[in-house]
Amino acid sequence: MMPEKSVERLSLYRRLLGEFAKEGIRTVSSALLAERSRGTAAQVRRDLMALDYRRGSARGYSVESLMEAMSVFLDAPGGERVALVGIGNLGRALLDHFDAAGPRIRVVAAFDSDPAKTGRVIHGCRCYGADELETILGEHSIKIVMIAVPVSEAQRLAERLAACGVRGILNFAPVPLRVPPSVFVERIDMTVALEKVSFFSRRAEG
Amino acid sequence: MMPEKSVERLSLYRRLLGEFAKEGIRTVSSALLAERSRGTAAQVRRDLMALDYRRGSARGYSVESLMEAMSVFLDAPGGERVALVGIGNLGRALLDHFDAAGPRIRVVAAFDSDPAKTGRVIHGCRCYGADELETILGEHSIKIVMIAVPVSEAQRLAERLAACGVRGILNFAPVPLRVPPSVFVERIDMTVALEKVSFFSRRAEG
DNA sequence: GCGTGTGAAATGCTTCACAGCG
DNA sequence: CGCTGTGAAGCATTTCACACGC
Repeated sequence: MMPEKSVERLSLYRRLLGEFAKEGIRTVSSALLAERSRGTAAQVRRDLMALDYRRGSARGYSVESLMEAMSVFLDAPGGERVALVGIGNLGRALLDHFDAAGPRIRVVAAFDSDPAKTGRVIHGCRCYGADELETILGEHSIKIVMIAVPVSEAQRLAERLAACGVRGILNFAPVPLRVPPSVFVERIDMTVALEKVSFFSRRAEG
Repeated sequence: MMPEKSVERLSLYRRLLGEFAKEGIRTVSSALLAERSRGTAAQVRRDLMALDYRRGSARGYSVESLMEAMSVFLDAPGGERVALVGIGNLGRALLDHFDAAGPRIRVVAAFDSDPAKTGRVIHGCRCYGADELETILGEHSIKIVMIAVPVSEAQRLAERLAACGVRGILNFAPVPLRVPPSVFVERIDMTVALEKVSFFSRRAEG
């Protein structure tokens, strides 16, 4: 009922609105948001319909009140606490990335099966052994987990996560996961993405 | 004319076929590929129509000849050489990831404006200063670039890349880029992805 | 008979175009 | 008057369903 693409764009619009706010801009039109998001004005307005916002005027939208409406719509009440499994190069990059990304979504625990990587604090995030997964997720009521482990471990891990009540997975392992319908999975596959760029760059006009 | 989603899935199917080949499986049905890719059999067959493959039988498809057809379709003749700009945490994770990803797509040069990061070889990839960008891209005829720089530098960088003949960009900076139509851009936005998971995990059934 | 290949239907998403409001 | 909000049209993608060939 709520298009995934609209949610992605709303998340992007909100970030762009934050930049507008910093520049001192207090009002935006759908055309301006479209230009910055590389979309069309009609699409921006469609996406805002999904919010049920409907407070635009002949001057456009109030940056402040639109951000507020988006946050009510997108954010978990009280903020989202997430975990990471797999503290390799990619895992550390994710900790770094989300450490800087603001307080709405915080990575509060990381896990790895290598004991050399546990017990430390990386980018403000505590690292635990893989055997502590169920305990710590339960203690923190963590419902969202990022997976950055090798392909060979990803499916088994997804099943463990589903079994202990996780509701959402952001999967960086390049393999589709089999999970119960109670779990929402988003996969980010860098190899597929790069092969796609390679393919279409040979066919682009110009 | 060629759906982006089909190209993404074909890239995935090829990797899955590689796993089948390692397991000694010589023939696959659309149903089996669908199960491993978490799609439907009809969709697999549609995607294969785009290949113009049409060599399936009542036993399914030959793993070997299907992989071959996909490689002819997806790969740049002679292999693709790509560059990376931005050698931070994420950039290093990308070098690591693609170092292991096989010889079809190789990252042959990396760039950073921080002199402390240049002159070295990381995961088999030479690191250069940002001022050498045009020279090195030209010498290697590099047409594909991954961007892993801060938001504030991404747009300017994209313009430099477009100006020196780059045809495809994989953009990890969380901002949409303005480029000429001769350049194909794919953006991977981890913050958007995680907010999406957070949103839909609160709405999933079960 | 089993699984493919593919028209045709269904679904989902984007764009158009314009009435209406401040 | 400019810009929003939204039916309706247009386009893209997915699914259905079944004839056909090995």
